[in-house]
Amino acid sequence: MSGPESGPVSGPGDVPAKRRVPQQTRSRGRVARLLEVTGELVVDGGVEKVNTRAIATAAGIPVASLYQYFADKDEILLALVERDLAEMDAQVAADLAALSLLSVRTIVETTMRAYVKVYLRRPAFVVFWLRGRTNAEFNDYCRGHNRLMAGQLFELARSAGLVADPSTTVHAQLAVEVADRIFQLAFEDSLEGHPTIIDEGIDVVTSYLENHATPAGISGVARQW
Amino acid sequence: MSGPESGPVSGPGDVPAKRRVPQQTRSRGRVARLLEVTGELVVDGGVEKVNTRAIATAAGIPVASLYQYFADKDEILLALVERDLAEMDAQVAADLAALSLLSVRTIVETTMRAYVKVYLRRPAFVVFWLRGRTNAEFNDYCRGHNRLMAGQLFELARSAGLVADPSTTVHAQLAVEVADRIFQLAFEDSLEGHPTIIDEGIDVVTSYLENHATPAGISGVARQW
Amino acid sequence: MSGPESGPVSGPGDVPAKRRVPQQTRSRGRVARLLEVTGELVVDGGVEKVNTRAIATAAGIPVASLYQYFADKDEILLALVERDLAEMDAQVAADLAALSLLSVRTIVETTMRAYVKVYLRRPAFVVFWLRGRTNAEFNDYCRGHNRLMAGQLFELARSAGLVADPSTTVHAQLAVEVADRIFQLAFEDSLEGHPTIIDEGIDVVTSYLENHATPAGISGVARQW
Amino acid sequence: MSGPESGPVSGPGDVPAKRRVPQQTRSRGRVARLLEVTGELVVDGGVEKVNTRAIATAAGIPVASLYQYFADKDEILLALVERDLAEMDAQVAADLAALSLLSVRTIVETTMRAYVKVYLRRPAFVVFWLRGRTNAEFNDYCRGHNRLMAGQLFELARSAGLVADPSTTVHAQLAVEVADRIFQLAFEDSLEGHPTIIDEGIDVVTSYLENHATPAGISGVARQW
DNA sequence: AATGAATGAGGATTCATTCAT
DNA sequence: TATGAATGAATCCTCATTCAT
Repeated sequence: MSGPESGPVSGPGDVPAKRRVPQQTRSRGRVARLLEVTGELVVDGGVEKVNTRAIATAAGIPVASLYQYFADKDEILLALVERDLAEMDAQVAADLAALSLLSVRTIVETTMRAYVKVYLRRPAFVVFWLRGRTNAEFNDYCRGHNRLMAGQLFELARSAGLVADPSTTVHAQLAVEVADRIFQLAFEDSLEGHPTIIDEGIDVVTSYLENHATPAGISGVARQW
Repeated sequence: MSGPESGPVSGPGDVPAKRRVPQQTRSRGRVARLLEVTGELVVDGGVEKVNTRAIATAAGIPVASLYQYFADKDEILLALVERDLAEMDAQVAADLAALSLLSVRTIVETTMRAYVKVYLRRPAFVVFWLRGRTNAEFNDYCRGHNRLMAGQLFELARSAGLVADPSTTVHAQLAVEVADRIFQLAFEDSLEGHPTIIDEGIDVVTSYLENHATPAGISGVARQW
Repeated sequence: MSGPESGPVSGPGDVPAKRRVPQQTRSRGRVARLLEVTGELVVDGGVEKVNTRAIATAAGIPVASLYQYFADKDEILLALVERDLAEMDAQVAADLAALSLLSVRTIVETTMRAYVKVYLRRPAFVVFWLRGRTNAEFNDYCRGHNRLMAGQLFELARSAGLVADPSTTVHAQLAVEVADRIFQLAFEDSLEGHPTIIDEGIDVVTSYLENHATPAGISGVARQW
Repeated sequence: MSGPESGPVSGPGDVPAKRRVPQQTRSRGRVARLLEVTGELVVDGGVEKVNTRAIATAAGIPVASLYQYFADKDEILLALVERDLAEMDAQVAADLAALSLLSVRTIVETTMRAYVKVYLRRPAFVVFWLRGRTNAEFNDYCRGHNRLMAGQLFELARSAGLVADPSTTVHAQLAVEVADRIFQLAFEDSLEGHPTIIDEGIDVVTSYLENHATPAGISGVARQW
């Protein structure tokens, strides 16, 4: 262990720093395929069922080759979520951009329905995002994204004059988290989402946020293009 | 097989039902200690860190001895939750019983503050209940309890004349789940709970439920003793 | 380990001599019941399923109490076999005693049919004796009994003048073992025994032994009472 | 899930079929060595003594590496038996092929002596095949092979005109099982086989089968090449 | 004599990751 | 770049037996 032959062995007690795989190195096709099959595995058996062998087998590549594209297993799952979150963001942005009347209700409803669209399109995301938040690191990542989304929506509403004065992003964040939870509830039994719960959920969030809205926030203002 | 003395021998070849460990057999002290250390492990490293060796080591007993008291690992975790849930139920019941003015707001606030009390007293429960719902079976158990609680609260409110006519337990269930989620949010960073989030959460739930309340539900009625 | 407090600890490396439980000490009722339920377990799940917990549970007594009556698990199984073997011996003796015409064929057939009677009466014995000869010690015990039986039958035939001169007990032993195997075959699928195989088996054994018989052994001699 | 590239991914959630280890993947040397040491363990301590740790230790590899080559423990034992059974079949086929005079006796004797050759060459097979048929699945496998062998031998004899008319494979099967049992007897004490018992055994089987033979079956017919 | 409680010693299997090629 | 092979470290659980009472 301490002889001259021990070479560049990292000393014991080191923090096992994650070996980074350079992003541009990744063969895009294989990475996409890996995310695809990982998503299927998640849908079929829950996050717990996902293991390296299952992924590799389903993708038709050797297990060892996973490590060409990802530093470790967690990174695969993370990449999957990142992919779907990006799609989510795009959907929300697009739907909000198409909105002509801005109000608390329209923003809430449009955003939540955009989420539902993506949930329906990406069942793996439902399982992963709504049901399987087991990993602490991953949970943090999700929360961080929620916070970001809350900030953006708050800014949109504020700049449109919908937000009553003493309100802060805290209210927005709370609203986002509540919405998140409602989705968990609506999708926990089936991957198709329980429409009633979603409708009620929109009500819950809206009625809460309207407590902190200006009159314009309730009646709405025409979008400035 | 051939005599009357063969009695109620459960037939072998049955479905491999969980071997039951008789409750009265359990040495109370050790079981309590096991739940205690399991709780600490959960607090320290999340539900995933809990394994039989860790529990046994922390409790200072051999792994094999765990199986004196519990049929398997899951049963340990379940017992821990059951213990804390019972405490939770008791707290809620006691605090509601002490309520002289029944209204949507007082019921919501009293219940949610009762929850907070127990969360503060039982940090493992926070981690387990609010963060670590990874196991499907366990998740179901939690949901079932939420449903029960929703039903009881709804019945309390309904019999006091607080609930507007077309309302159903669905609204109550939604409210409970939203409250649950708000607690997740309030406790995700620290085990002491973020007071602002809790206060806001009470508002969220109350303002939602008041949409479905009678005038008496809003103004309140004196408790009938 | 080596201090004065180590007391009469048996030194390491000792052969673990079996602690003997005095025979007359055994409470007959409980022992009988234990053998009964052990037999049932064997029938239901094969020899491999039999373990101390299963036996104790089925008998409705604590596991530790088994050791009041038996030195160890093997002794229980052995006692079960001893019980059934005794019954077997009695049946064979009785049926042979009732035989008026002694010949190779009548002796073989009578004996084998006596075995079949007991196999049908004692399904546990079938499972244990014919199927589950896994334990070496137990296997030896069985072989020993077969040898004994062979010797007795040979003596019966010899003293009746049925046996040609150079024949020895070796032929008898071989015959017994072949018969034993035929029973294994006949009972391997069902506990009721395949009649055709049994009939054929009697033929196999008879035709073999008649090769070593006197003319009287083939035609038969009247029994001397 | 949604693209044509998802291919023949075996659906998760299936019956937990045995994970198959690809045959061509196996490093021949190590697999052979594993079977070798497993054989030695079987000879030394019986089938029951064989466990994964013992095998791995004896082979000088980690226990986990066993699972590179075999799906589970049973597969190791099965592979061992398959190897030896193949050798057995080859020996029987070769010796029968060299036979110029076909008769009940020559076929029986040639076959049984071929078995003896392999038993002497493969002591583990003796222990496993003749003594340790404890596992039900494995027992079935052995019986299946016996049945096959019986069928082949019967067909050989029938096509050579040795078999009297109403005879069926049942007689052949019985003969094979009896022979099997005689080998158990002959090898139970030593791994070298008791010659007298083997000789007698050939007599037993032959004399039984000659009861069902044509005259040609007894006198023999020249082999048609 | 009886037994509740305790446990040492195993037992099979899984899995993420590494590494030589 | 790609990967077949290898494995250390875990994981949950079972069971015969002992022993203090």
